[in-house]
Amino acid sequence: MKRYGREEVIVSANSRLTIAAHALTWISLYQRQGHQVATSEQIATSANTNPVVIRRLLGELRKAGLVESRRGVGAGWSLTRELESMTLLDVYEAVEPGSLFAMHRATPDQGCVIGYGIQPAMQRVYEDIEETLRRELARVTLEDVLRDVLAAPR
Amino acid sequence: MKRYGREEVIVSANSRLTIAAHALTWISLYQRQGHQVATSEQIATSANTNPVVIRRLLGELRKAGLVESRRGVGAGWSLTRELESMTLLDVYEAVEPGSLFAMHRATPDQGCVIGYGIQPAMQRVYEDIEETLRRELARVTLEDVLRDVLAAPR
DNA sequence: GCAGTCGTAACAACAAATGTTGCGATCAAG
DNA sequence: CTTGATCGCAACATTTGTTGTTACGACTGC
Repeated sequence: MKRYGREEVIVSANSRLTIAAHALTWISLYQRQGHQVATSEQIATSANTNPVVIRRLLGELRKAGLVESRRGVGAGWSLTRELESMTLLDVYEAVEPGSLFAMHRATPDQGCVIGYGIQPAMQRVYEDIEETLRRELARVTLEDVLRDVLAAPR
Repeated sequence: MKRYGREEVIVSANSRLTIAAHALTWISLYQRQGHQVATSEQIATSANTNPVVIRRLLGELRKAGLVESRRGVGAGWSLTRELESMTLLDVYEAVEPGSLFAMHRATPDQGCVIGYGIQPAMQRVYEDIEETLRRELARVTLEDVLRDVLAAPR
């Protein structure tokens, strides 16, 4: 008799896009309440993570021109433009480095018909899919996200 | 003066879908050449990986009903149906466990408006995107992939 | 100067994907 | 009914990426 089973719970995948959207909407809401800048400390408390994680992410968003930071006393982060003009695609491209799918780790056998042709074939499929993904992400603005967040039932 | 830089090359993302497509097209081509079954050893050689990796993947495809295996001498793998009737979505669902994006690792501050509403808001966005991804994957059959593979210029 | 906050390096903790070894189970062939 | 080929699967190693944490210098308003 064999003994299998072994339930597994998946916990991975990355939450960068989620956390980045969290940070941006948080900053925006805070600014709408009359504040100038938000600190990584405050955002980290809301997102239940470490301030350095937030600074790292916001640093990438700054490279993409979505936020800016001030240093010194009264330092912190602010948006460079309205949430309406930021899409999830902007955020995604700022914080997600690679592509969704990968090719073989080691080059497949180039002497084999399949090994030779599989990568270009899959590459084309993957490019199409990522293009579609980008189009979908571009359809959602951060303002949409904030509206949705505020609409959550209490 | 600060010293930064630190180029990084991304090498991750998973290749399961790629390897699974490789295996399926390989088996099909081999069967079209008159063979009954393909061994994990042969497929692993073509994909330049370890036979156990192939057996693991094919095991998941078998659960999904796409392939079957025989044991004993003259054992190996064969397709249960034509490549035309298998889509990349079938393969994707068989070998990719989780979802594309993740929520926060730790529950965000439920006392904060953003912390409270962000997860349902993002959840909805992510579900839409994955639905679109599935639609795209469903449009490509393994027969399409094989045709593309064979069309690669030598 | 001082205090508060960013910028960034360095490292620890954790998890997932992949690779590898080992061995029992299975079964066709002889 | 033994033999050899191959799968099934557990166990563990390796590599890589993500997230969390500590530390400390840089910056700047007061």
